[in-house]
Amino acid sequence: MDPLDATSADTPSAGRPPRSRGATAPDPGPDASAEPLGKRARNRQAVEADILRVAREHLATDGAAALSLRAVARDLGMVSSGIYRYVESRDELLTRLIIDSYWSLATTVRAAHDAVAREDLEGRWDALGRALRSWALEQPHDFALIYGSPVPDYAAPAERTEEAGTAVLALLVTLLDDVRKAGRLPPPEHLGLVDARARQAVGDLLEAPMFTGARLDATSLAQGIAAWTLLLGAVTSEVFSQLGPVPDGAALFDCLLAASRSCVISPARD
Amino acid sequence: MDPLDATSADTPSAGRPPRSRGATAPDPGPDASAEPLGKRARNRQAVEADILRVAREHLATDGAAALSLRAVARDLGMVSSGIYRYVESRDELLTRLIIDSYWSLATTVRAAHDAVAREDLEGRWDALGRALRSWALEQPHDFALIYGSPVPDYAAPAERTEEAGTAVLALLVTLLDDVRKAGRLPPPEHLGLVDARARQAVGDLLEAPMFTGARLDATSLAQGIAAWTLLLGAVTSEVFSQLGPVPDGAALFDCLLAASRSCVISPARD
DNA sequence: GGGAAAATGTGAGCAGTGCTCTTGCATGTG
DNA sequence: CACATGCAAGAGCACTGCTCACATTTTCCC
Repeated sequence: MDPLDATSADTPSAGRPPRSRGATAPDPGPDASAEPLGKRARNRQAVEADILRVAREHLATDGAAALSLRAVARDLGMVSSGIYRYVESRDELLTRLIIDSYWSLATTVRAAHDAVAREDLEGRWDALGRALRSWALEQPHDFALIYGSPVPDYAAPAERTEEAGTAVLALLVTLLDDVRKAGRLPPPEHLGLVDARARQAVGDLLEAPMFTGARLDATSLAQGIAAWTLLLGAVTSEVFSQLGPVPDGAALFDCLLAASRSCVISPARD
Repeated sequence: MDPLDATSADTPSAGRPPRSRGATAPDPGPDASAEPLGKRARNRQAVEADILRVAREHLATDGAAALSLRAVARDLGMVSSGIYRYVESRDELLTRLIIDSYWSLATTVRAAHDAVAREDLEGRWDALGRALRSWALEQPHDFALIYGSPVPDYAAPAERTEEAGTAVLALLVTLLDDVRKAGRLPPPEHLGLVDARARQAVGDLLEAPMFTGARLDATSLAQGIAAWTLLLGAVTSEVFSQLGPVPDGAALFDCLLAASRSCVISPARD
């Protein structure tokens, strides 16, 4: 902070994680760098993977806020301070877990979506929604991590989470565009949308790289956002049990899934 | 733990909050007990109110997870252990804050709703939605407290939060019933709902006390839940900025509000 | 009024947390 | 082989929730 602070001159970052070249690849498989990286780098990678693994276990059992670096270190048989050689801070660990969760969700949803025939628009939407729900119910803490209230005093660095976070939205956009191609987008009146207001809402969001290739107009996007919001709201409400005790969660989700579907796909004519 | 431990024999619960008769009235005004309660009770009420006030301030600035009993005590000029005379635990304080927030939301929304003419169904829905949104945006931490991810290792005692938590839902039910009376509930096909599935989803939820007086069927209730889920999802997504940077949040909310409205109110015929 | 009982204030203390820093050892690399 | 580097270890700081023993005050009842 103080530019005249002399004490920090010779210790730029005393003993902080050196971020060696054995970098933490985001997720999509180990990077095929055939570089025979030495024992040291190899060990570092292994330890970092272990930390992430144990942290995920703790996350699954105790939740995000109860995540303790000391506990992770203990489980790994290292001294509490030792873990700071590998993880800069608790927030850093959280960030990595968040990115991990985003990827996990995106790949799960994508797999379910891609298993459906391309022409079956409703089927694709339902697969997407159901995959989202079951993923969230299976690992509620991961879901809470990315779609729950943000951890206080911690803001996920957007530049690191953005790619993973928009992956599932990108999938949604392609589906939406296919619906448009099939001429089955519901008329704006269906949701009572006003075109001018929709244009104002999304602004030049349509210029985002996610939409290159898609020819959606503002109203269609607004419909898509409504459908997604309803879907996510349904899952959120079930995972966090915001509605109190519900007789049959699966059936209720079916209803909400149908409702969200009707926001973006109008019934086939035949 | 040790049943033979003699030291704990004479101190069953040494110095725990005695929950004296100067009880913590939920919210709706101070109970008009003209009892001239002595200095002690008066002081206790004042201190409890102070604690809640300061806790709300901390909540607003630092969030729920950062809420610290010690810090609250410090701000009140009392010794850290002293606060346990008034609050049983951190969880207890959280519970009180949650109930408080529920009531705050419910009264705010109700006021906005009641300011609209009874026949103006769309206006009532919009007022309800807009009040929810502005309340949430003004006090995001309170919103997160009740509609965000649950605080870990803490489960709100349902029997204490239920009344406050369902207050706004009850308001929604009365509106829904008025829509039914006006014959303006959208047909189930509008949302692609299947009646049998809806009945399965809500089960005998319609027997709940909330619905006494209302003559809603399962499908209508499912429509209402869809609308509410969309509305809550819209607010959640904006407060937690789940969609990334949005050009015009208010306009987008307008669109989603319209969409949710179309789930429960079909356009007037005239 | 006086004394017992209940309610309250005080400070020490325990176990846990995130995080920093210094020290010394082992190891990989030039 | 020698040196610089990575790493483990442990002490330490400031903070947390919470408990307990003890002193003080207020209230209630006889």
